[in-house]
Amino acid sequence: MLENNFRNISCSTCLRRKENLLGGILGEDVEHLEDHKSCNYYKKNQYLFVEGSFPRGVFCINEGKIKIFKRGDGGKEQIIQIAKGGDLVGFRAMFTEDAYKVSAETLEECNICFIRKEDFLPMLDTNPMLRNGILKELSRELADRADFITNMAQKSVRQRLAFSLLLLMEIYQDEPINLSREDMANFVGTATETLIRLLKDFKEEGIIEINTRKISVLDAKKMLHVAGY
Amino acid sequence: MLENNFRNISCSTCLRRKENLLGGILGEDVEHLEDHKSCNYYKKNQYLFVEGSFPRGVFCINEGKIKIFKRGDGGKEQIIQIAKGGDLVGFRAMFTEDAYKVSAETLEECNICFIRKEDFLPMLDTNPMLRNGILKELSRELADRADFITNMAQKSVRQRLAFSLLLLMEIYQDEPINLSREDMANFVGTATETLIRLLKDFKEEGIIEINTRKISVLDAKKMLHVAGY
DNA sequence: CGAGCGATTGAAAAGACTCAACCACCGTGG
DNA sequence: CCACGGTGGTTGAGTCTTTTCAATCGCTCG
Repeated sequence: MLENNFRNISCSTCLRRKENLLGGILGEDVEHLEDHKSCNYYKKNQYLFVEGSFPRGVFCINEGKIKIFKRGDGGKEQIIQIAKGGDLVGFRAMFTEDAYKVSAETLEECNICFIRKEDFLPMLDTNPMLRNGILKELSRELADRADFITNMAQKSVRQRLAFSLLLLMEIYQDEPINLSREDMANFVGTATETLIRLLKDFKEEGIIEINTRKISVLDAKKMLHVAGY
Repeated sequence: MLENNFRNISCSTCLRRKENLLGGILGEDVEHLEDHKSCNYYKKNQYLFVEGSFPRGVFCINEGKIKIFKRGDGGKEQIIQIAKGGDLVGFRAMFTEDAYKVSAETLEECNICFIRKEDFLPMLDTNPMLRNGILKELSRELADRADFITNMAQKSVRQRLAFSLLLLMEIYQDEPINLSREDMANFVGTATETLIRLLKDFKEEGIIEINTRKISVLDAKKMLHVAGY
């Protein structure tokens, strides 16, 4: 349980920070960050923010995974992105001065730090590295979403599932992928039943291994081929 | 013909500029822009840039429309965005220091200015308004693409077409929408034949009017309803 | 141990795509 | 001026993927 291991994280020594967008922050800015951020423990299935509400700051995930999604007609979720430890979440809406257009919910236990808008935005003016990092990150995500759209429009569900599993493999690193069938279906953009049938196919083809809800990719090369690359 | 009206556009008096992201540029920066940009006339179906090549600067559309698209398997285009006069195009890839992930091609005659990377990027450091404008624009587009993805995943082709026509209506302002059936299909993410059949339905339902290839939306309210809003 | 939710399976229906043929408009060249 | 060729638009029919609905299973947590 993360809860037992919970402690206030120090920005100055935080390895997550050093590897992410905030890595460019130095000197007194780090101290300022350290003094003004807050750390929180989240249980599974807790919201960080909800579509329609207004952003008050940015979330820095220390440990755990969260889903970023949007609700379509009838409330069905479309998962746009899955964020993991080290990722910065929710900073886009801060720039538009607009309400969130997506929601964020924990997929498991998480430790997440929060930096208020008033503490974050001023750093942009004084810190070119942070600024450029964010421009780069936004641009990269924009390109990712162009891919996402193209896949959605042109690939079969089978191909999209293969592609999604490869993405999830990256996100879950060495660990087996651990998502509900429904979340996985909402990520791929299909019906839960269809997803289950296709997973079964992959299993029978020896591309993946399934343990209850946990999935491991056995043959990434074959998977890539199925995805159409 | 635009070609006959072609002239070198002056940044200092350019109304397009004043209304877009570059509107925040003032004083000597404008002069610098003026001295270093170039203006070009483009015929229909000319590329501005191609997926895989490296960006050398940013395009500022003065007049005309262009499509931003990506090729999927088999070369089929997925149109991600349609840009019009006043829009800035191709600046994302500049920040990632990476190759273009999409291509851009004129849909009609265009007058387009070009600003080299070396002239554009330094302005970011000296001009907070420009910088914030770009952050805002990137964030806004990111939100748009989340919508796009959700629509693609959850809506029927009929609903998506309705939604697309509303978007196109905005882009074409008062003028009738003037796109080839194929481009329109590649925007909606469907087969050309399916698109044609659905357009016919809309026509019979009195929602649109078709003149050869030009389409006018007659009943935007009904269209919105069909789109699922 | 029982309730309940998530996972799974089957069968039927619907939506969309593919393929093939045909049409219509337009510019070209004889 | 008209026949020709070509491209883009349209229609029809058949097929296939994917969804939907309904029912069942099975694990997990009080």
